Amino acid sequence: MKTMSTMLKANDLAVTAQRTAVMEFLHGNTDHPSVDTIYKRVKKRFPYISRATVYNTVKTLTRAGMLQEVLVQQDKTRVDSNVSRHHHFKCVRCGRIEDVPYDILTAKHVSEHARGYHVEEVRVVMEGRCKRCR
Amino acid sequence: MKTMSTMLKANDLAVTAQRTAVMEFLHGNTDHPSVDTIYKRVKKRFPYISRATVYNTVKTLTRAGMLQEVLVQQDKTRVDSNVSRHHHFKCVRCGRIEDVPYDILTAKHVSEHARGYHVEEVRVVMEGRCKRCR
DNA sequence: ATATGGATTAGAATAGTTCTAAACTTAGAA
DNA sequence: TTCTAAGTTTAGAACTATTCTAATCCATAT
Ligand SMILES: [Mn+2]
Ligand SMILES: [Mn+2]
Ligand SMILES: [Zn+2]
Ligand SMILES: [Zn+2]
Repeated sequence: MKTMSTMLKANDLAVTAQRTAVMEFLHGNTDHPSVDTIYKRVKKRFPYISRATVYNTVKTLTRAGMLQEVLVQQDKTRVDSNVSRHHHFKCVRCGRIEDVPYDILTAKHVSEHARGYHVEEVRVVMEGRCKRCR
Repeated sequence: MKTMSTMLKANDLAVTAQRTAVMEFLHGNTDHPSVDTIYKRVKKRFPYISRATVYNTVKTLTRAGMLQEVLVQQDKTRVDSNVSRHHHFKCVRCGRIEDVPYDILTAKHVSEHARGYHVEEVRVVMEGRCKRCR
């Protein structure tokens, strides 16, 4: 298992306390938190961190392939530490966003059914009630 | 074929010059224009219209089922005069948004492949190059 | 014609995000 | 070790999309 600093170095990125703190908060987090949520949580342990740093860090780590940004209907950007290809389920009641396996709708399925389009990416957002909200 | 004023009246909405102008611009338009695009275009013929009116009109007509609002990754709200169920294709080059038939991914398909989720809505955005951009 | 409730308007306010430029690390060279 | 240069952080300003406000206007019913 790679450490935070190993991953940063592999991408020619300086290892800073702020980046490490953001990554540690995100590590294993499946909640798809917003930038503001990350900012507030990291600020507890790191009171002088700036919101701009969280935005910068998310952008930098996304470009490096260490994070993903997820956007769903009428919501702010959510940060996803799961960088594998997958879709999302949004609970219409509590707003929770969950991962859904990619093979529910693959590019292959689309190619078979959508002749005429040259599809490079497919993004699916499903909506309904999550387990907790039913 | 219903006229603009017939549709407005059927929803207990006053027939105003602004609403008529917005609807006429949107009628048959398959471009998914933004509110600002609608505003600028309608303003040419109706110089005193306010941006707030376009926002109000879009919201009102959406609630009445006469329009749909579409949001795709990192983009502003687009207005869709096609209120049938369908998905979207976004050209990564020119930004153009096209309609894609709903049956590429129906709720049925999802239900079969996504056991455990109670899906009420499915939204698919595909990305690639449109005909013009290839 | 008149009244009244809804519609329109300009601009202020808000939310999310990006930009700016000065101050401060980090990492590598000397 | 120092030193340096490039990259990073920071607070706040700026920006963009959208909603709110409250005064004015006007569409419709009487
Ligand atoms: Mn995810
Ligand atoms: Mn459409
Ligand atoms: Zn829920
Ligand atoms: Zn195109």
